[in-house]
Amino acid sequence: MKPFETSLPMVLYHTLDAVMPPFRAIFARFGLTEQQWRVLRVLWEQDGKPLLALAEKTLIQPPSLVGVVDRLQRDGLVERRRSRQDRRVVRVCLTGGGKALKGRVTPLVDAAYSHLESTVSESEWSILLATLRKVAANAGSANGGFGAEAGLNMN
Amino acid sequence: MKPFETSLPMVLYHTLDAVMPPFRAIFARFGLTEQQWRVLRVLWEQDGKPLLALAEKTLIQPPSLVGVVDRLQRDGLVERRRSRQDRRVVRVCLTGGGKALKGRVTPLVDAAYSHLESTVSESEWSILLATLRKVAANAGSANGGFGAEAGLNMN
DNA sequence: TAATAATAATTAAGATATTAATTAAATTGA
DNA sequence: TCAATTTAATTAATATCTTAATTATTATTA
Repeated sequence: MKPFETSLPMVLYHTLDAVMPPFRAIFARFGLTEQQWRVLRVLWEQDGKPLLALAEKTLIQPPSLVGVVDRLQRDGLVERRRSRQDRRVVRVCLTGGGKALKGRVTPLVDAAYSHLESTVSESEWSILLATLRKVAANAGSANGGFGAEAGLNMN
Repeated sequence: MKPFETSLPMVLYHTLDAVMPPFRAIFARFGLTEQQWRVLRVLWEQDGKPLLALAEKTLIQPPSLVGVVDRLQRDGLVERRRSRQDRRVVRVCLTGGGKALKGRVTPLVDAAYSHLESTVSESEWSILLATLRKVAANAGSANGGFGAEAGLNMN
């Protein structure tokens, strides 16, 4: 039985638990959840994204994203628009209110992020991100042969 | 507006999304969720832990842990025992069935973890874990001054 | 000792995660 | 053309997360 608290998944969870609360406190000031902010954050860069594309960018799975968009719509920050080229596609578009939040939230989030970056040196930071991406890439592609063994679909 | 997909939180989420599915596939073979496994994993090392201590070790907040333990109890894998020294304390204890799972689940999880470790070199791996802990420690203690500003309780 | 404060566990309420199934629209191929 | 396959979005069911409030017990202190 391998170590537990020092395992990569637990350390990743622990890091997120330490890192996210300040950001969530900012989001909460504007009545936003973390996931709602992620959606807005992506739409502020490219408005009108199809829901599936939004799911990829935000790392929120489509079934969850449906609810997140529902509540953003309920709060008047986005609206759904059916694509006319492909009527299966729903594009998520910012409202005026949704656009207006950008300028108020972004400075606070950027400041919090700058502080987060300052927790380690620049080189440690860039190596950290690079190594994480390497782990994700190698774990995702191969899956250790456990994917097929466990009946995962890899189409 | 700082980069988004390459931000540390998003990279952490992305890494977990890439890393966890093979493990969850193993847990699912035994009718376990990831959180249920975490609880068992801790109890296999030290049985009868108080709920709060269990919450710390598993990184599952107490309100969530109550439900996780409820379902483990429903499935006959653990039971609750009130401490007699301090009747506020509930100790979570493995049943025979809960103990029996250890030998069947652990080898599969250890094998999957070994593969995960193989995604990067040993030195990259240890630097990765050390840097993550450093980020968590520094972000957790200072909170960038955003804690107080945002009304977080730091008692 | 009685009132107060602190602690462990739980409940409450809303939001999100996870996996499988479903619906509607578009695409493909015989 | 039309049945069979894909694809985008959604629904369904269960589990978990997040924050705040409650309950039951202990510990403190005036």
